[in-house]
Amino acid sequence: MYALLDCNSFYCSCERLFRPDLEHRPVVVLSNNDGCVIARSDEAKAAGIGMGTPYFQCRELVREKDVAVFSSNYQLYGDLSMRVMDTVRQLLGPDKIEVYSVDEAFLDFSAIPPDQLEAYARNLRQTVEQWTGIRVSIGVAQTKVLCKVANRLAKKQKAVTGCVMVLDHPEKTQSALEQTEVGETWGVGHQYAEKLRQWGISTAWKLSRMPEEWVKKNLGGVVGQRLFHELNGLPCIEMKDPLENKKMIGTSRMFGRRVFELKDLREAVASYTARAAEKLRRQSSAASVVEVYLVTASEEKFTYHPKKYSASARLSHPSSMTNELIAYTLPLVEALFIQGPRYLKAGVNFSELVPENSTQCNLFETTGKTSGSSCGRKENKKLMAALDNINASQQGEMVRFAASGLERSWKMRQELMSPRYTTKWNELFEVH
DNA sequence: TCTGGGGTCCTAGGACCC
DNA sequence: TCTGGGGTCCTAGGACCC
Repeated sequence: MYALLDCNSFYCSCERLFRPDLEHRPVVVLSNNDGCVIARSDEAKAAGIGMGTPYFQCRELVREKDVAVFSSNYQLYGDLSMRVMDTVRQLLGPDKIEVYSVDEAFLDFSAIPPDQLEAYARNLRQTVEQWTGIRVSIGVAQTKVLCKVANRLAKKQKAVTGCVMVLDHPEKTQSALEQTEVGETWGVGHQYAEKLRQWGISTAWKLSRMPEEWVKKNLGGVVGQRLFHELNGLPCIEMKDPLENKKMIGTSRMFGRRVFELKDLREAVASYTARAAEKLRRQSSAASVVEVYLVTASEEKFTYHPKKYSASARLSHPSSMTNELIAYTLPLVEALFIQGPRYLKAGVNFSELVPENSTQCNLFETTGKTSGSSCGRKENKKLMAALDNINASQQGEMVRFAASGLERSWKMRQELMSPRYTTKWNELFEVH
């Protein structure tokens, strides 16, 4: 058996943790640039604020219902997420947890006796709340997809379930699937949901009763087939190895104001390159290919039709050094840039990642941009390590490349940010 | 005026090979 | 009129997730 542990309205719960006065007030958290609503407390949902609604569209409602609004504070959420995951690790064992996202983890419950599943899950839920202050819901079932179903209902019917649902009998599973709209099923997005509804398949239960071949043919081949088996209690999606590295690493941002100039784009791309390179080094990878893309606003008025332009380059040897990577990404921005359109966003992607220590130097290349022996890269590596160290301990871009600019007026807006209570000395929670 | 960021996996189709 | 069969590799793009 598996379990899915999911924090309730995670970002809102984090904001409330240090603001008990918000306990019964509606709370929402906005995306970067204070663009859309990406997290809502139950009260905010009840007030009619939809997921993903642009902030400017619900300002009225926010005022009317006295909603507390926050910019996203990822340092705070990241730190509290770690506390939750560590708690679970401590109770269940380090190899029994797969952290799936900042607020979710799949748990391996195979060692727990069938008659104790429910009690175990309830105890776990209770302990996490007690130790971290974060409320979680737990769904237990034979497969990951069924855990998702269980978890969703556990949360939706809090009063009845106490945030825990165990699907350990076929009748329970059937009933849960019947209560799950097909579009709410994990793995069924907008497109498939629409298609399925046209066929009269309205619930997860109906989908699970279709012929396997039909599902395979109409729901993306093997992906659909897997979903079908999972719905029928046959596990196809295993626990993932936590040590697995990412295959692609990127950084992108919408701009905080109107951008037309090459100078701003260069600075932004240099910044994103630096940020993505940091992520590369954190998992000890080096990139073989870099891609830069720019997104422009469309010419058509009143509609939102962004257009993406991208260009890529292969490195002479895989690298994770910020200065080397910037030397590839900046020429790409320059090649892509055209005078005229307004730019909304830029991004950098690194792919074909290889382990950092296995990278080969290019035999025909001179010793590189910095002085020194053996590819001239040892010093460079030390420099990057020092840079990462300083920036990690200071929680920000304390030291950065000049190419990323000084003024940086294109940076995103975050006007409603709460203090980083748990990770910054000068923003600690104070008791008077 | 104002719409996020970071990923994964899979398929189709073209180019190329013998 | 009639034009093979089997395979690999790569890329672009679709669909999904939180």
